[in-house]
Amino acid sequence: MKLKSFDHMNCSLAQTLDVIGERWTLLILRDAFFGTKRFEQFQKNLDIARNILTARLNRLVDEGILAKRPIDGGRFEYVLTDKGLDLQPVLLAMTHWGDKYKPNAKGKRLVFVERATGKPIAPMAVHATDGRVLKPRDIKAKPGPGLRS
Amino acid sequence: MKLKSFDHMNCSLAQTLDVIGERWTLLILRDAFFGTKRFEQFQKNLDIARNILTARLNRLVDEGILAKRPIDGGRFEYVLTDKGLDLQPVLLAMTHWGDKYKPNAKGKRLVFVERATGKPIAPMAVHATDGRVLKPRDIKAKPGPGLRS
DNA sequence: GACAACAAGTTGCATGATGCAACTACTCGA
DNA sequence: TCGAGTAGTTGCATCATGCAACTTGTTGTC
Repeated sequence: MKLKSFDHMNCSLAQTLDVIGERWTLLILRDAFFGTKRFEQFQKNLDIARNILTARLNRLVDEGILAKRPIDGGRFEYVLTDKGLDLQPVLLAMTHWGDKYKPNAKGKRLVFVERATGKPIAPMAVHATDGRVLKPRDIKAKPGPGLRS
Repeated sequence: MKLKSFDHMNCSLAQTLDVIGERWTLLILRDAFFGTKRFEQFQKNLDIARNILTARLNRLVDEGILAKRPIDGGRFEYVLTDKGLDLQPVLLAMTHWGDKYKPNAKGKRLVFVERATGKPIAPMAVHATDGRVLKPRDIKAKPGPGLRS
């Protein structure tokens, strides 16, 4: 029986999951952020099944998250688009949660820093528009115009 | 054949995905943030298969993300723990990406506001420690002490 | 032109995940 | 005792995942 799609849900989270929720997708995107571009390199770094990698890359290209560019010799490279780059907060939020709750005994596995200053970035958090960090109990959800349909 | 686990990967993103990457998990957590607590309510709101809901709730309880509390009449409620609340940046980052790239023609489906002021929260973004918003090209990953193993 | 290596898939199949509908067991109120 | 509500459990069908082998195209060397 078919997987139940989330596509019908009028929910931005569900819409996002429909695109990036398949197994391996976020790990492929992680590697794309690290600079991986070639099919074979993704396959080796991740130790992923070739048919699954093909399917995921095609889906990401179809969704405009990666661009598939031909290079010499009938080869291709897969490069993040702006739409793909905008997933960075998602990846970093998950990474920071994993750092805190699934830590390595020796410390952080990766430190993300600002190129210009070398200083670590701030932990991913929810902010007020004036920059203050907000806690979950400080936040509430209100229906927007897009909720009525 | 067995799914390939991500648990062996020395990567915080992979560790997080191993916990919350299964189908429906983030949607269950979304509803928990909205105040859903009871099995039957999750089941109806999400239209999820009962066996899958059971399995996901049990996993979330095992991971300490939800707490299962008995209430009167042999019933239970499932409540977010601090560990679960700390997933809010993940959910909001995905929601904001969905708002931008999978928009509803009528506008945002939900608006998240600060309780005290009623003002919308800032879009989820990566920040420097001084509060400046950083772009992906401003950020780089460096190996941390936990990467050697 | 033949061959080998590399790259990027594709194919057929086995196994586990998902989802359905029906079912079970417990609690409570009438 | 019965019915409704709650929280699962069960058996099964279908699809997702993953494996290993395979195909096709390109390039460089001989």
